[in-house]
Amino acid sequence: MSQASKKSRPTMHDVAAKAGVSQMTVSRVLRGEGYFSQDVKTRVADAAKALGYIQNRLASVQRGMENPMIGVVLPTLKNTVFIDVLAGINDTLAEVGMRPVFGVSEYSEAEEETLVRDMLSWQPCGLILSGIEHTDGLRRTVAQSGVRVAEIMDVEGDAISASFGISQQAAGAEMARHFIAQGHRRVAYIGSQGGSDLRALKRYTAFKSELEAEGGCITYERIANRASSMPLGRELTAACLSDVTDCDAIYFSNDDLAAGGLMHCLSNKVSVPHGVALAGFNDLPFLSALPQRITTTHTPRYEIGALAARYVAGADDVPAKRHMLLAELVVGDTT
Amino acid sequence: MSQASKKSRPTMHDVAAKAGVSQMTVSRVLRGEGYFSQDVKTRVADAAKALGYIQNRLASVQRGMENPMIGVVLPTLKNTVFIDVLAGINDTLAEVGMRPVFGVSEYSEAEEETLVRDMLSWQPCGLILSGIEHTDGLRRTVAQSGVRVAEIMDVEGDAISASFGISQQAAGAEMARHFIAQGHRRVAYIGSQGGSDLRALKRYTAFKSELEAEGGCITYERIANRASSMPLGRELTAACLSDVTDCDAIYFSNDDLAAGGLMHCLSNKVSVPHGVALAGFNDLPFLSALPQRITTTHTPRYEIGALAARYVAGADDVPAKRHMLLAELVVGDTT
DNA sequence: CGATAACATGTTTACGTAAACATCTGGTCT
DNA sequence: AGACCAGATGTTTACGTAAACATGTTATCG
Repeated sequence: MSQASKKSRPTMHDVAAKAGVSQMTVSRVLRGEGYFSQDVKTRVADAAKALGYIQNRLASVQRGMENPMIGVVLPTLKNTVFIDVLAGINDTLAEVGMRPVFGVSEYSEAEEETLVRDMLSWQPCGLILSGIEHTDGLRRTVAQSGVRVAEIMDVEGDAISASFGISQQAAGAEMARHFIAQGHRRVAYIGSQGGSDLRALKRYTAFKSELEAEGGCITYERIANRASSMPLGRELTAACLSDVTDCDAIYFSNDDLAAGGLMHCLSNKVSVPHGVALAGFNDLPFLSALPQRITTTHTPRYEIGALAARYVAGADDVPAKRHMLLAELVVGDTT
Repeated sequence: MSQASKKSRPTMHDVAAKAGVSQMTVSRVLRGEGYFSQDVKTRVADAAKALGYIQNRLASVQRGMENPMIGVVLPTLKNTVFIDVLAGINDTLAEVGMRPVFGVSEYSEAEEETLVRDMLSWQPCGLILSGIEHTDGLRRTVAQSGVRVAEIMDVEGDAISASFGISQQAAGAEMARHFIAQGHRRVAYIGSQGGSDLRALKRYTAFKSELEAEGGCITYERIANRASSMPLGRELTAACLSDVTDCDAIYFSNDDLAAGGLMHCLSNKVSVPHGVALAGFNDLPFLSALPQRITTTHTPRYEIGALAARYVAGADDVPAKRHMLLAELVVGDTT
């Protein structure tokens, strides 16, 4: 072990001693506060660099400064959507020198509450939560903590303070109208996550009621318990098409599943969309590389993350309110 | 604003007052240390719950406790590989009550150094860095800080203390031997990230020299500056196949690109692997949903993250050494 | 039966930083 | 010339927690 292993890291006092000034002077010089001679500034900077001084933020925050740290709770890392959201969050926070600490709830509200409590112990200045349904305990905890809270993805429901997302209901209903307009009446629905993905459920509910209102019907419904993936979509589509023979179209809860469905159709010479139309959700980038464009709804995932991050970071041009971003229908190839 | 917005969160003193004991008793009871009457335990627990007390870890860490926080620096979030690594890290840390704070370096060593310095200001008990090439400043900084450091993905080079990954060179060379065995001699290479992905470069270098040693040759080489993606792979493959007509096989720096290449071939009636063989890297799950299996190298990404996390979390059964995990060749469909 | 150990609690202090509150110059203004 | 203020620096203190060091009170043991 080197000599540094046991010795604690250099503090402002060490820097001060080396520079021949007081600790307070070091604190001020490093923060660029107050008036100092060029000589002192240089001595402090040199001493800090020579010792490899790194600020101890725990002490600063303890003393009352804001902690540039944001707790982020995502339901899963297995879905690209949340990765995009995370990228938006991270990029935006990085711009203002903040960092995310994060946790994965696996779509469990109880786990989310535990995670939030854990994160609050580091006194972060904000939290970003997924979805808008939370336990009462969590609501009480964050209310008391006084940190800024952003809820993302979903805006339909009772938000804590600011929510950033799209209207899941509008997206589902729009897809139903598109199906009807394309002449699809007999529709199958394929989902994943065993119904714990509340946003997919909201889309589906709105989709179904709009479809039925317009004269269509759901002829098949399958929500698998596994996590969403292309292979799962392929498998479920195979099962669906062998179970029901007269289905015009399949609405998948997301693009992974839909792309898997397309792969099944390609391999089994089922024409898309004439044999069966497929629609997903999210408009993931890899769709554009598939042999054929399928219908989907574009979701502004990165923007949702970025905007939520701006809010919790304290940007004053992002008010605490319901921010409903635009989710646009993307129509697939019809050849 | 509610009355809680200005008032600071309850402390151990508040809990102690409510329970009618001293702050120290609260500290001990909550940590389950020392002996206490059932009565006191109950009173403290009730008071803590009633006030919604949450521990202030900043104070604990400041006082000398270990901070259950790990700084994680990844080169990008645009590559699924790092998401899998992150999942392994997160799951493993969560098991022992630790959380990752993280940053993205965009493949820049300078940015990585900045990020590490920033993270160290929170006194984390460990760091997970990507790759094994780092600036001297970073090496000095982490050495002085005394935190545990794990380097992931890459094991070829001079590690700080513990490295977890696969042999990029062996993977590249193995693929070259596979190409030769399959009769492919004239090979194209398609990469991305403009050469800043040092691991891809190591694979390619080993691949090329092994290929040439066995009588093959590189007839085309294109490393695009953009981030890796299926659409990019499709585009580059189209360009490649229109530029060189006599190429037997294409080695892509990863599966996204290779899958994009496959999509190009499918859409343009180029038979795979007879017209041109395609090989990627990583064995991403979505490959199994494609119409055809392409050759790739399976990388234990999740395991790398999990093992590195175990190490930095302080597991004593993970020694500080070079951990070389197995990367297995996965042969694609030959039909 | 005095000593020792296990129980059950409290007091003081330190961690590293920054706000609040001093000083002490040397000009500037009236 | 006295007042006043910007420049340039230092001292004290508090943030919330837990280790170190008390101080009792009961059992327990030889």
